[in-house]
This record gives sequence, structure tokens and C-alpha cells, in this order.
Amino acid sequence: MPRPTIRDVAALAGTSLKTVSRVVNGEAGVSDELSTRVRSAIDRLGYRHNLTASNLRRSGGKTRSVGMLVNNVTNPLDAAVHHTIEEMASQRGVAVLASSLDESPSRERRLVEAFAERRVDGLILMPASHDHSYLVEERRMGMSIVFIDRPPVFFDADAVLVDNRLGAGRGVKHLLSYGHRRIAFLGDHRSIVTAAERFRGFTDALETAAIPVDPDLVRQDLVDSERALAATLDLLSLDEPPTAIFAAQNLVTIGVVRALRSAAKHHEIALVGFDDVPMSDLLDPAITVLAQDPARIGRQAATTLFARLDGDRSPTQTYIVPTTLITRGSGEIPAG
Amino acid sequence: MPRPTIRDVAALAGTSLKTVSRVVNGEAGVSDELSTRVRSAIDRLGYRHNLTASNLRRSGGKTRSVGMLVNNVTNPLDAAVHHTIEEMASQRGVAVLASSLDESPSRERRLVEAFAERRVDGLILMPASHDHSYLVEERRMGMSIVFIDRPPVFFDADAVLVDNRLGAGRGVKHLLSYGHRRIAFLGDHRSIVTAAERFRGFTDALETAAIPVDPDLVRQDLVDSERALAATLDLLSLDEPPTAIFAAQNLVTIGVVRALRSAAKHHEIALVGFDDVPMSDLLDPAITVLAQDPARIGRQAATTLFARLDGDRSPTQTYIVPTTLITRGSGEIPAG
DNA sequence: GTCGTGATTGACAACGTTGTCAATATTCAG
DNA sequence: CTGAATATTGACAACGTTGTCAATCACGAC
Repeated sequence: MPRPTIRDVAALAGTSLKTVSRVVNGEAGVSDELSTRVRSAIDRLGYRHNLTASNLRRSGGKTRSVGMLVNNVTNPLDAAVHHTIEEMASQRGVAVLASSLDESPSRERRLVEAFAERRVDGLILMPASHDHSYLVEERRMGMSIVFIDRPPVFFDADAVLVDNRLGAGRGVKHLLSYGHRRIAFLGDHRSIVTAAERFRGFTDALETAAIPVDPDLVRQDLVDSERALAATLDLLSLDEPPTAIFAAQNLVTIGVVRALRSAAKHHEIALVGFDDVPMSDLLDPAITVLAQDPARIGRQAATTLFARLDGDRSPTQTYIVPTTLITRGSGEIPAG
Repeated sequence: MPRPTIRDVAALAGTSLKTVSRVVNGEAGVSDELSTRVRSAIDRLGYRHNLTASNLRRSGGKTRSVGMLVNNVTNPLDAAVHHTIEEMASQRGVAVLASSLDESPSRERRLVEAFAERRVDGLILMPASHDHSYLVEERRMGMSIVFIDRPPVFFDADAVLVDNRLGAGRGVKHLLSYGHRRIAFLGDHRSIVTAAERFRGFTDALETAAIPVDPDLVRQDLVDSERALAATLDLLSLDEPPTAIFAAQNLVTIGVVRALRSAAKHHEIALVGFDDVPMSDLLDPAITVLAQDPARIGRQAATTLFARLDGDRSPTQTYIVPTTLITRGSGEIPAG
């Protein structure tokens, strides 16, 4: 038995297709008597409104769905952003298609195309690629796009970003204020804008303090915890090891903590991390971090996207969500 | 300018709708010459295949999309399951609609209905409700359903579960083997099947050891870390406090760790937790847990669902994914 | 040269819904 | 009681695609 359609409902209720449609959509202008008759037919048949057909016919072809592409849904930051967006969308009756890009530009292209074929109304994108000009076409075809975490390149769009450079600078200054002069920087892949920005914040702070950047103390392109761990161990084996470490991303921070722990240096070498780390208040020492506010990022992104979907045509805007320095101990270890 | 349709492509290429459709879908039987002409028209117009229309027309009304409902996408376990499913789906060209239920049965009903209206082909459900008979209708209408983490109630469906009772029993026996006799149980809300099962595992183990269950040492319905923390502090204030704690869920474990830490008892009172906890290997002491295998859960669920979508009509099956006891220190503190 | 075969191609209806607009029924002012 | 205004209802086409089936064409066998 095939699924019942409004045709079946109409037949059972003894009315027309259009009247059933009106009842289903809660439109005014149907008599109470007919309305209840239709509703009981719907119940009896177990009819379910078909949004696929509805969206096709409806003006503008809106699908009341949005796509969300983040780097990795298992990263606590991405997951928190996802949760906020999903919640706000569901309040509006909008479905969210969520996927991870895992830093793969080709995956980004593929998934954006898949979303376009599904005619999502909007897209919240934490990009993996470094050229977003291909999105011009998508937007011209009606997809609203909001960037999060990383800015659009060769493309003009709303963006919800983080004060990476300022935040990182603040973190490094914090270390400087405890007397550190040999501060190492460990960061994610340089091609990731946020990683590059955080490195700028690092050099900014050193420059302000008139300390030259020692290339030996800079380790970049650390794409996972394991590499961060290895890099940290390597730093510790230097003739003049750093007295403090600035870890520019949560996975990097975790690798550093593991390394310091294994070398039993965690109470000697100071550490400030960018991004909060789960359970970090329970570690010994607890980790000082620049915490992002993923709920606020998600809220801002969703608000902006929905405003665009509702017809907002004002110039694109970039929102900067500030970071917060949370001092917990690891960043307050003074220089030896 | 409206989006181009195959009609526009056909006009530009000087052919019929059907031929364009054939090219778009990679069907055989189009001459090379016409095929390239169509393809260049597609490029020139920036045509995008419309899956909404395609799905409507296509036989069976399949949408090549599935829904996933978990308790909370920010829980590391749920996020890991999500990631696996999302990856496997995307390989098949299937989109994943993901949402959180946050233990709300009404939200479950609402979201399942929303998914049904969008005609998802399948649903992977970590249920929040305790009566799934309403799904009979959904399945009759064509939605394949696979349960994860919690079994279906009043409903027969494939399920991918965890050996909660056995695992919990194993964890408690581990504590018993270190000489503990006063072991406290802290668990999530009793109405959650997994929480109840883990409690059964706890009582099983005590029974085997001929130790009566002391009601003072059992604290249930702890729905978040804060409540678990308070309950732990309360336990510690007993005349005869427990010498070991079994924490039956990851958020509960976190609350217990916080409490033990604040009371400076973390090196005296043993702790075994169900579910792995992020960073738990870096805590002092590192936490002994019964770890689940979220990737395997997700893989099994997706495999099962896709088999159903591909026409597998064999009787429903329940898969049990085993837990692993990871000894890290907190569970190996001997009884005082 | 005729016919059958297989490969291309396209005309048309249909998927389930909603927008448009006309038809009918009802109500109210005068 | 009449005409106009309003409320209800339904017929029909259309959204963009694909399944069905018939038409055309080239080719080789007889």
C-alpha cells in the first residue's frame, strides 16, 4: 500500500485537493465542519504532508533546510556550534544537514554541491578551502551563506569570526607578564587562517616586548595531538628549552600537555592554550586558556543566516566574537 | 533570474528534456556528440540538478537522506557516532539530518514527524521516549529505523546496543577485586534504560560477592555533572563513606571527579566510570573506565540501516557492541 | 531492395503539492 | 426583497524532474 496523498484524504473527506491543502497548511477560510472532516480523514489514513512535493511547488522553491559544514563534528567547539544552530533551526521548523570537512577542500566542494542539489536555503560554512569564489555561483542561484571561524577568501559574505590575533597576543602577553622570555609557539597548519592569525598575535606580543622571534621555538603545521606531542618533546630537548609554551589550538594543547606530563615538566614550564579543552580545570596544573564562546558563535551565525533568508539585503557584515582568558594555573607558572 | 532547469539546458543544447535528464543521470544511450553539447550547455548556464524534483518523480519517492537523532551532539560519544554515520552516508551520496533530543520525548516525536514529512529514507535513533509504538506507522509508510544505545520499546526494530549490564558488572567486580566492600553507585535518571541496566550490573556484582546493596550508597537520577558533584559530597559526609565509587555515565563521572578533587579524596577513594571521559588519561589519578566504541556503534548502525534501504527484509537483529575496561589508576586504589 | 535489429531520441504523462482564479453560497445594508 | 460584498470551495495548471513508450535512424542479413 502506497503512502496516502492529499488526493486520498480528499476522497475520504469528500472534498477537493485544495481544501485538504488548506487544512494541512493551516490556511484560513475553511469551514469548521469541513475542517474537522478533513482532519479526521488525515488521522484515519495516517496521512503525512509531503514536504518534497510542497517545496517543489511552493514559491521560490525554498526547502526550509540549511546545511552546516564544520571541520569536524567531534571537535567540542564544532559540536557546540552545531548544537546551537540545530536548536535555533528546529525552532523555526528548519532542518539542518550537518557534515564534517576534515580540512579537505575537495570535500568542501563536493558537499556544497550536494547541498546545492538538495536546494538548501542557506549554508553555514567553516571552510576548509582557500578560495571561495566558486560560491558566487551558488549564491546567485539563491543560497545564503554565512562563514564561521574562518573568513571568506575571494568572496564577500557574512562571517562570524574570533579575535584570533588579539586573543593570541593577550595569551602571550600573559606569559610575558610572568617573566617568560623564551616562549615557544605550537600551531596548526599555516594554511589555516586562524592558525596564521594566532601566530601573528604571538609575534605581535613578542615585538611589543622587544623580544626577537626565535625560529627554533616556533613549530607549526601540527595537524594533530601526536605531532604536537612530538614537537614538544623536541623543544624540551633543546640546549635552551623554552620556559613557556603557547599552544594555538585545542588538539595542540592536548599534545603539549601529554608531552610535558611525560617529561615531568608540567609544573615547570608554563602553558597557555587557545580554545578551551574539556576537563582542563581538573588537570594538574589546570590549563590556562583563551576560551571561545561557541554558543555565541552559533547563535550569531544562525541569526545572521535566518535574517538573510527572511530577506535582509543589507551589506555583508563580519562579527567578531571575543575570547576570554581563563587563568587556571598552567599559565601562571613564573619563568625559572 | 530564476534558476535554470533542464528545460533551459535542453533549449540551449537544442535537444529534448529527456535527453538532458539522461545526461545528468549518467544513463547510457546518448550519442557522444549530443552528450557533450548538453554538458557544455549545463556549464554555460550553471545548471544544478534539482534533487527535490528528482526525488518526487523517482520511483518509491526515495530522498537519499537519513535522519539521525541522538541525545546531544555535544556529548563526545554522540558526536563520534555522528561522525562515523555522516562519513559513511556521504560516501553513498546520502545526506544526514542530525538533531539532539536532550532527553525530551516530545522533541523526539516532533523531530521524527519533521523527518517523516521530509521523507527521509531511514532513521538512526537514540531514543528519549519510552514507548516507540508510534513508529509502527512511520515504518509502514516506508521509513527504515535503527535504534542505537537504547532498545526499542513496544516496537520491533534493529538495534545497536552496548553491554551495559555486563560492562557495569565488570567495572564493579574490578573494584571488589581491590578489596572494596562499600561501593557507591551514582547514575543517570532511572527511566533511561542504559542507566537502569548499569545499575543492574552493579547489583549483580554485589550479589555475586554476597554484599548487600546499601541504599545510602546508591544515588540515581543525577542528570548532570552538578547533581553528581552534590551527591558525591553528600556521600563523603556519611558516617561511613564509601571507599569506592562506580559512576555510571560520563557526565556523572566528571561530577564525581570534581567532588573528590574538592574534598581532596581523589587519591583515597577509588573510581570506575562508565563511558570514556575526554582527557581522562591526563587526570591525577587517571580515570579507569569502561569505554564504549562509538565508531563501531556508528558503523554497525549505518551498515544495518543501509542494508535495510537496499532491500534487506530479514528479521530484525540486535547487535551488542562490547565495552572495554581501561585501567588507568583511579580504579586500582585499594580499599583503605 | 526489404526486413529485422539495435541504438538514439523525444513526446507525454505523472510524482504530490500549491497558486490562481472562477464559481457558488452566505450575509448584510438599504 | 435586491444587490453587493464576503466567505467558502473547487477546477486546473504548474513546480522540475523521470518513466513509458513510440518514432526514427543506421546497419547488416537475406
